[in-house]
Amino acid sequence: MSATVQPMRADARRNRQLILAAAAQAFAEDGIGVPVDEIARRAGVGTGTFYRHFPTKEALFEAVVLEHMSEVVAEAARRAAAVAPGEALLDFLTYLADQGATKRNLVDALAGAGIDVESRAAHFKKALEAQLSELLTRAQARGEIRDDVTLGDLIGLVMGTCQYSNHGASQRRMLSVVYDGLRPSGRPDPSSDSSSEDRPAFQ
Amino acid sequence: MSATVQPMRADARRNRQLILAAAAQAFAEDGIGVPVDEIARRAGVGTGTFYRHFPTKEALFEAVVLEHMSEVVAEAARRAAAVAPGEALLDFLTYLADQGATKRNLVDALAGAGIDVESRAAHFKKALEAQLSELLTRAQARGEIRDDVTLGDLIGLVMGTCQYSNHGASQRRMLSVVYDGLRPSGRPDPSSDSSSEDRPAFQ
DNA sequence: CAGAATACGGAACTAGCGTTCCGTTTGTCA
DNA sequence: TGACAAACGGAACGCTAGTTCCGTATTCTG
Repeated sequence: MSATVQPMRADARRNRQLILAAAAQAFAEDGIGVPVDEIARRAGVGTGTFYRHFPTKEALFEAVVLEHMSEVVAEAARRAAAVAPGEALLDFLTYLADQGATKRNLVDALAGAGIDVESRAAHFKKALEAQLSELLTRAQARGEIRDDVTLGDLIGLVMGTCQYSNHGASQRRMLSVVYDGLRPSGRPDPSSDSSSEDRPAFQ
Repeated sequence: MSATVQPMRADARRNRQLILAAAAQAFAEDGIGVPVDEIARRAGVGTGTFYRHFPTKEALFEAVVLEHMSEVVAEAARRAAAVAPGEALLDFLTYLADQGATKRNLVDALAGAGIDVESRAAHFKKALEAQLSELLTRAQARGEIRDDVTLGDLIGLVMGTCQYSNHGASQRRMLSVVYDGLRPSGRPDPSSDSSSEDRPAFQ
C-alpha cells in the first residue's frame, strides 16, 4: 500500500475541494438530511461527479468530519503548549466549546444518524484526549482541579454546554459555572471575580 | 367543543395503548428513523390500524412526547413542593437530569428531526419553567445560588450532562461539578461531602 | 496538435418509507 | 344470536433520495 497517488487531473482536484466545502456548509446549515443532489448543486457539479469522488454519501461525511477534527487537533495542540496547566486546560476547553458550538449541527447530525464516524476518527480523538489528559493530570497534581473529575466528565461537561447555548442560555455563563465547579471545594477563583456577566474570567 | 368522547371499542382502546408503548420504546432504542411498519409490528397491529389511530407519524411523536412531558411535570411539581428552596432546586434538577438521561434518545431524535413539538408541548414547558423559575429566584434571594445564572443556563447545564453520560463520563460527577459551580464564590457545599459516589444508577 | 485517458453531467434506476384503500374480521347492542 | 357499525390487516401507491450508467467534454502527453 505505498500508493503513490498519481496526480489527479486539475479539474478533478478542484471539484473535490468544492464538494467538500459545499458539504461542510450544507450539513452545518441544514443537517444531515440534505440530499446529495443539493450538495452537488451547491458545489456546481453533477451527481455523477460527486460519486466519482466519494463512493457513498457516508464517505463524504467521514471526509468532512475528519478534515474538521484534524484542524481542531492541530489548533488545540498549539494552545496547550505554552501556559501553566490550569490555565492551559481551561483555554483548551474553551476552544473545544467554541468549536463544538459552531459545528454543533454537523456533529449532532452525524451522531444522531448513528453514523460510525468514531472508528475512522479514532486517531484524532485519541490525540485530543491524550493532550487533555496530560493537562488534567498536571492541573490535578497542582490542586487546581477537583481530583475526582475524569477526562470523560470534563469532555461531557464542556460539550454539554454546546447543546443548549440558545433559548436564553449563555454558553459563557454555563462554562463559567462549570469552571467554578471544577475547582476543589473552598478554593476561590484565582483570577478576577467570578460574578462576571458576559466576560469569562479566563480567555 | 365539549367533545363528549364517545367510547372507543375495547380493541381499539387497547391497540392505541399498544402502539403508544411500542413507539416510545422503538424511538428510544432506534431513534426517530424507525419505520411505521416496524412500530406497528412491535405493537402487533397492521399499518392500517396504525393510521386509524394517528393521522400521521408525526402525530404519534407528539402523542408520545406529550405523554412523557405530562408525567415529568407532575412528578416535578410533587418534588418542588415541600423542601427548602436551594435543596428543592437541586432535587428538581436531579430529577430532570434522570429523565433526560433515560429519554435522551427520544428527545434527541425529535429535536434532531426538527419536529415542531415545541408548539404542542408549550404548555408543559411553561409549567416546568414556572416552577423552576420560582425555585431559582428564591434560592438566589437566599444567596444559595449565583446571582448571574439564568433559568436557561440552569436547564442547559443540567440537560447538557445528559448528552454525554457514557464514554467514561459519570452523570453524577458532572452534576456534582455543576452544582458546586452554581454556588456563589467561596460558599462551600452546605450538605454532605461533594466527592463522587460511584453509584451512577444509570449510565 | 492529435489521440487517449480521465473526468463530467444528469437521466434513469432502485430501495425504502409514509400513506391510502378496501375486503375481511370483531365487538356491541337489541 | 343476528345485524350493523367500528376496527383490522396488509397489499399497493407515490414520492424522495441514494446510486449507477453512459454519452459528452476536458485535460494531459508525446
